[in-house]
This record gives sequence, structure tokens and C-alpha cells, in this order.
Amino acid sequence: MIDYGAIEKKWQKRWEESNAYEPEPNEKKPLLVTAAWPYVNMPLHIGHLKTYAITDMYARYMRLAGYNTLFPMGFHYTGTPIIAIAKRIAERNKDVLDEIKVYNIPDSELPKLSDPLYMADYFAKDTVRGLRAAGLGIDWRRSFNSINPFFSKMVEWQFSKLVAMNLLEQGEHYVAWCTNEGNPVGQHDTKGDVHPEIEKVAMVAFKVKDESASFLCTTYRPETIYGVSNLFIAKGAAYSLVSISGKDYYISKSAAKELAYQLKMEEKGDVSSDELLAKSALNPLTGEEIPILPGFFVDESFGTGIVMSVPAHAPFDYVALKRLEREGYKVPSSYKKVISLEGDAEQSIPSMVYLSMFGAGESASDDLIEEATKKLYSAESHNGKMSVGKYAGSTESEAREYIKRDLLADGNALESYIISNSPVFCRCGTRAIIKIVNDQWFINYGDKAWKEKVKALFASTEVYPKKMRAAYDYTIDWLDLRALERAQGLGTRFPLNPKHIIESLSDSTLYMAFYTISHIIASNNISADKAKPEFFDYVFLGIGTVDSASAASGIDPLVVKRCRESFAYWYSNTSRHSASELIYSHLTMYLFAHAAIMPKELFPKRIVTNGMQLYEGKKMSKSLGNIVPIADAIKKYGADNLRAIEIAGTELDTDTDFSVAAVSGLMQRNDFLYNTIKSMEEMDSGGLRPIDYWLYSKLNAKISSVTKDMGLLYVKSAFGSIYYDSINEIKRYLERGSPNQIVLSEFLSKVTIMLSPFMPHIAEEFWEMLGNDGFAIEQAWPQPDIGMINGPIESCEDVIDATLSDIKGIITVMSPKNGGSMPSEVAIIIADEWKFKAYNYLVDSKKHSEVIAKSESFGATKEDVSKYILQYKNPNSVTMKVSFTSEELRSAMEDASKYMSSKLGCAVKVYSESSSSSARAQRAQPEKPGIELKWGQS
RNA sequence: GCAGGGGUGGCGGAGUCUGGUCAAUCGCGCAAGGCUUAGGACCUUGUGCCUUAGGGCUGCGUGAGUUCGAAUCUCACCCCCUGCACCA
Repeated sequence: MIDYGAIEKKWQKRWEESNAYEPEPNEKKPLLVTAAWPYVNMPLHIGHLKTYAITDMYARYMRLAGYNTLFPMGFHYTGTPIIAIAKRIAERNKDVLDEIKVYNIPDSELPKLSDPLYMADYFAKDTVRGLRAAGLGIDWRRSFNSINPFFSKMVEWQFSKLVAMNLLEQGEHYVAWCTNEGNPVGQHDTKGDVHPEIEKVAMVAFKVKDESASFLCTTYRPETIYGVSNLFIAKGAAYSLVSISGKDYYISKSAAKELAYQLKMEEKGDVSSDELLAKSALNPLTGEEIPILPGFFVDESFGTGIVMSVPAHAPFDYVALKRLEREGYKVPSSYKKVISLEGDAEQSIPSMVYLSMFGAGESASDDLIEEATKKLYSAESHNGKMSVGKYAGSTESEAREYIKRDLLADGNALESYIISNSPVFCRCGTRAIIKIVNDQWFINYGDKAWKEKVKALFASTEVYPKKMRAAYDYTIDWLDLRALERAQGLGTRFPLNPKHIIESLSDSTLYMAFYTISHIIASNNISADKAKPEFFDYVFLGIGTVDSASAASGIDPLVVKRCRESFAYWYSNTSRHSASELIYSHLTMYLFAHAAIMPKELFPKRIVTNGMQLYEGKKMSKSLGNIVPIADAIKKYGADNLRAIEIAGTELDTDTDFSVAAVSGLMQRNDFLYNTIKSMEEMDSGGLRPIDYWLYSKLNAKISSVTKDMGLLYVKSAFGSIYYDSINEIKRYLERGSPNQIVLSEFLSKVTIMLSPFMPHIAEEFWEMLGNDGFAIEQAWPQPDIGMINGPIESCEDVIDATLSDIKGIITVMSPKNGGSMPSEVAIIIADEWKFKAYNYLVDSKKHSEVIAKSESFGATKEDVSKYILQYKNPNSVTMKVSFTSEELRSAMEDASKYMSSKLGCAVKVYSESSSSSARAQRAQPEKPGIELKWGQS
């Protein structure tokens, strides 16, 4: 049994003692691999480990492949969640305390975590411990966080560059807003972590009859305006008369309050709902006069608190009218249908049809009506056609845009934003609304020239998995204005508005460059006030000289020089790693930042993304309570086993499942390898047999295919070949008896090197047990000896396998007829060479007649050849030549006969067809030797 | 809706680019036997259907097409997953 804990500690210590992961520039080719830095509002769990483990595997592989490889890691502090969590720890919020419980934080630490910075530092340290324990080869000297003052200066420098390039813009922007706290509201600021979904909607104005003012109705479906039978308001609610851009409108009082955050508006006075009910309105498109009625479902706080009633298409409107009718109200009697669905009856009222589909009558619950509304809305949006009005005949979705455009152009409508999943509450308890901010700064990712530059440079960036390239291309096109500042949170102050901080994604697009100098800055204790633009200009862009940069910054010229050299060396070859979800945000912004600021030869060379890590088939989440901290998993399963599953459980593009069953499979196999290596002392090393050549062939073919797979980051396939296949091959090799120590040792040593990126600790242990010097992780990746790849001998081995399984099958069938006894002897009859030649000729010619005509050249009679070759009825299906000769197969079979004999429990004799007197001899085919079982006396 | 990815055995997941060596690598699960005081582990065998001297049939979301031959190529349709921004 392997003691994983002991092995892990042993090798981690030795690696550390030899500074194995603290590279500096040298004569080798450089490679800087970086993974998206973790956001430390919680400790890491095994779901987070995946990307880092893959990055580490890649770094280790490239190191073996001859690169001087650097893998640094920092921590992301920017934004509000760290503050939010710390605050809730201070409040002793039960959810957060429960969530944090799985990480075994000592009671003495817990109170201190209510300080956001202390908490972030604490979780960062915890993360370092976890990643070290997982055996990641990270250069921790270079670690920094996103609020490091020197780094902040770099971010400021970065944004000053963008300003100079005219890539920032100021303008209007909408945000979800808490009126109580005076802050924007993001998902983590809301009760229940609900994301406020923001939508742009139309507000249609219905002029009041005999008045200059209009009713303003929020609607998703302006195209249904032709079918409006009345307006609904909330009875008993307070309404206001307001003036927007010189026009008067009635809206609910609460809407007036909220819309004031979006539109310039003046409140002119209160109006009661009864007053409104007494009025009537004019349809802006049809001019029809319509009544105002109380709607039971109208929410004064949603939209404008006035709803246009389209009973034919809106189930709520329909039900409301029916209820009013029953209560004795005078209600419109015609439900005008304006949209038709294919196949519906002309007279049918869609809202009635859908209500009855759900078994919902006039007294149905709101939920049921809601359900019918959704279905009808979806059906009409997808397949509905306008049946009336200017756009009759066009699809509903087209008509919606056209009609909205017309209404806006004619001054019959306004636009506003609403929270479509309203109500969303801020944690303080206030309902969130939408605010339009008009001095908001944006990064203009919509800039055409910038986009073109990114596209041009990105064309030569390698993307893994390859098929993700389309997603980047799409995102490059799609990215547009992006707000870059926020009112709250940790981070770097935005130079153009120091009250705000630079938003968390925007401050993390160039930080990987800082790793190349962070340890130099730290070890020389250089303070942030020396981080002058001239310093960054020189180090990152080569603008100016060592002396000018030193003079401007006050930093020692030798330090400046070292920074410049370090950056120029490492940044010339970079590989970026993250989960694939970041393609749509961070990774593409990272491309934009590099295109704008960095010299084009330093543009990212490679981006690698991966899927998620699942746990027992499910996404890990606090609500499922299935979060496994990294330290726990390592203790339980072993770092290498955890790594292997996370890295190579699937290929990069799919999610990986972590299951305990998979771990136990790995443990058993590790034990097998361990025991095999231990038992090697007793092995001899004599002359080579076919099976030895077979193992060499497998080894070299493996090196060749794995090298190819690793180059394309087909991780699962590579690992399968290195690990599972090798184990199966060793088992087979050992079964054949008399294993050769030299052969097996070479096989295992090379496999161990290839295994080390995945399972570094175990690989080191095996490497040492095999009697090799140095670290496995510092060896050269094996080169395949193509000459040792022996197709014929592998094919012969396959034939041996197939023959064995054929024989077993026949024995199973025949035994009962022979009183349950086993055969006393099995004769294996190898086809004569002429059959090989005839067969191969058929593959080429595809014509029986041509093969038969050539009979003599194969050394056989026409009769024999035609009898043999005609059994391949469709020559087109004979496509693969036999790669070995009759004699090669005979000798391999001979060598395997002892093994077959032990498997079958009876004597096995090998004959050639011509020397066999068996009646079954002529059945022998090149890849299917004849078989004869003998019962009784042998 | 827009964009990207995907539908293969009880399950995870190969194979698809480059059609034939594919009843389908590998792994998990399951079943029987061996070993064991017992359990676990380990080893052997089996695991679509029908056969029974190494054979045949059906099958890779649905339907059609190309081809001597299709999981693989073409067309149409159905279904699922992810992202859609100020959120790290």
C-alpha cells in the first residue's frame, strides 16, 4: 500500500529545497504559464483546483519538453464580494457561517474574518497551502494581490494608456440601484443572491380624451396596441400627473419616484385612482376611445402602474374583464384579435384557448394565469403573424420592432428600463430600481480599429480546445461599451474619477505581466511612489532607457534593467489558462488589453480553457452542500489521484466528474505499479523474445502518440495511454512469463517521466525506486525510437489474443458434448505464405479473377487460390493488408504457446498449414489461424 | 431571441476532421467463478439479440439522401447544455 501523505511530503520538501519552481531567465526557451487568479472571498474547493491542476500539468509537460517554465499565482481582491462576506461574517449571518464551516476554520480566527482584508489574506494563505499540498509547481516568490500598491500603479498606467489612445468614453449607463444605500446593486448585494435582470421596455402614451395629458403604459408588446380594449389601473393606488420633456403623463406615484432616476421629470400633483377611472383614453394608432378600468392584477410598483388591456392575447386582461363583468361593470364586449397563429380558428380568442389548455377558468389562481400567459406569449413570439394594421402579414417579432420604432418616432411612446424579475431586494431590504448614471466611464471595446487589431493578432494565437475559437471570434465582435468603474469595493482608484474604483474584470487584463517583475520589486522593497509611468514604459514597452526610467522613478538602474530583462524574456512566450466560461469576458478583454498596450510580438501565444469540475455527477455548490475543500480531498484521496481525475478525467472541453469510485481505481493501479517495481529485483535480463519487442514497440508507439496528444492538449487521451494502457500492457507482459528486467525498467522509467505532469509525487517515488538519478520532473521528455515500433509484431500479438478468445469460445460450446472435460490438446494451424500473398493482392486489385490469375506467383495452384480467395465474397470490403508473414506469426505463436497453454489448461501445439494433417488446416486464414481441438488421448 | 457546444451500450465517455481494421478503446457499474473464517481488495470470465467449432442479426437523437460500404459525408427535423455584460 502506498502512503500518499508520506510520499507527498517527502517530495514537496525536496522540490522546495532545490528551488525547483523558482526559475530565472536562462539560455533555454522561456514559457510563462498563468491561470486566472482566484478571488478569495472563500477558500478554494476541489472545483477550483481543476484549472490550476491543468495549468500545472501543462507547465510540467513543457518543462520536460525543454522549456524554462514559470508558473506564478496571485490573488484577486478587487470588487465588493470580499467586503460583503466579511460584513456578513461580522453579522454572524447563518448562511455564510454554514458555508464557511466546511473549511474547518479555527474558532479563534472566525471573529477576525469580519475584517475584509484580514479575511482575504487568510483565505489567500489557505489557498497557498491547498495548492502546495496538491503539488503545484508554483513560484510563490512572485505572488501579489490586486490591491498591491505597486500593482495599482501599473493599472493606473494601463488606463492612462487607454485614455491616451481614446479608448475610454463617458456616457449614460443604467444600473440596478438601491435608493436607501445609494449604491449599485449586483447579484451578491441582493437578498437570495438574485441577479437583477434589466430590460428595456416601451411606455405607450394613450391620450386622455378632452385633456392634453396621456396615460403612460409599460408594455413588452407594443404591437398588440391594435387590440387594446381598455386600460387597467390599480384601484386604490396613488397616481401622479408628471411632466416629461414638456408633455404630461399619468403614472403611478411609485413609478414617478422610480422613473425620476431614469428620466428628467417633474411631478405636477397627485391624482386618485378614482379620478382616473372616470376618464377615457384614445388609442394612438386607431383613435378609438377606450375606458379605464380597475385591474385586480395591476401592480402599481411595476412599470408605470398602468396597463394596456389586450384581452384577446393577454390571459390576465381577459380574466380581469370577465371578473369585472360579473361584478356588474360595463366592460368592452369585443376582444379584438390582432395576431394569428398558424392553424388556429379564425374566431378563436387565443387567451381563452390557452387558459382552457391549463384548465384555468375565470377564478383561476394568478400562477395558473401566469403559466398560460407565458406559453401564449412564447407561441406568438415565435410563430405569430400580425393580422391587422400597417404591418399585417409580418411576424410578430418584426412588427414589435417596427411598431415600437414608429411610436417612438411619432412621440407616442417613451422608453425605460425595468427589472424584469422584479421585485429584487437589496440586502438592506429596499426594493432595487433602475438608475441611469450619466457620467459613467466605459472602455470602448466597440472601437472598430481596436477590434480589427485584436482579430489580426488573435489569428496567430493558439487556442485549446481548438473548437472554442469561434467563441472568441464571436466575443471579439460582440464586446462593446463596458462600464469600467464602480462606486464601491476594493481595488485601484480610477484616475479620471478617484471616487470610484476600477471594476474587477477591467483591472485584471494585464496583471500577468507583473509576475515577471513582482519578486524583484518585493525583494528590493521598492515603494509604490516610485512606480512612475516611465518605469512601466521602459519595462513593458521598451520606451526610453534604463537610465531615463531610473532617473524618473528613483529606482536603482540595476533593478530597472533586471525588470526589463525578466519581462522581455518571460513575456515572449505566454500561455493563459482558465475555465471556459471566461472566454466571454475576461479572456477576450485580456486580448483587447494586450492588443492595445503591449507590443504585438508579446501578444498572447496560447489560451487554454477547460470545463467545470463536478462532484459525483453534480455541480458543487453551497446549496447542495457538496463542497469538498482541497485539503480534505488530498488527505482522503491523495494529491496525485485527485490531480489525475481533475486533469485527465475528461478532455478539456467537457466537465469532469469526481467520484470516489474513480479514486479507488487509481489507488489499486498505483499499488500494482508500486508492487511491480518492487518485484523487479528478482527479474532476469536475458535475450529478447518477441514479447519483449512487443513491449518496446508499445512503448515507442506510446511515446509518439502521447507526444502528439500532449501537443494538442488531448489530456484524457494522453493520460489513458500513459497510465491505463501501460498498466494493461505490463500485466500482459508479465503474464507471458520470464519478464526481462532491463526491458521493463526502461518501459517504466519512460512511462514515469510522462506520468510526472499528472502525478508528480508518485512519479518521483517510482523514479527513485527504479534506481534513477535526479528528479523525474526535471528529465527530458522521452523521444520515440521509431525503429522499435513494430507493427507486425503488434499485429501478431493481436492475432494471438483473438485466437485465444476463439479457442475459449469453442471450448465453452464443445465441453458439454465431451462430458464437461477440457480438450487434451489444441492445435493452432498457421496459414501458408501463399494465402498471405493472395490476400494482400486482393486488397490491391479488388478482383478475384486477377488474384486467381496470379496464383503461380504466390506458389499455389489456381484451384487452391480460387477456393481460398472466393470466400471473401465482397472484395471491396477487404481493405487492410496483412502486415506480417506466415513465418513471423508462427514464431510469435510458438513463443506464446506456453502462455496459451496455461490460460487454456491444455497442451497447445503450433503447426503450419502445409505440415498439418488436420482437416481444419485449410480453414486457416492469415489473421485467423485454423484451430483444432482434440479430446481424449493426445 | 442571439451566439457557441452537444445527442453513441446500465453509466462516464472514445470514435466523427481523414467512410471500411467498430458490437464499438478505456473506465465505472453489474453477474458468475477463484482466493478468503467472513467482508473488502485482488485474479478469471461474462455483460445488445439469436446462434453454437471460431457464425448471424440489429444498433450510434429522428427521417431522408450519397456510397459496394455511414456513428463518420449531405439535407431536413427534434431535443439538451453553456454564455448573453458591469458579475467575480
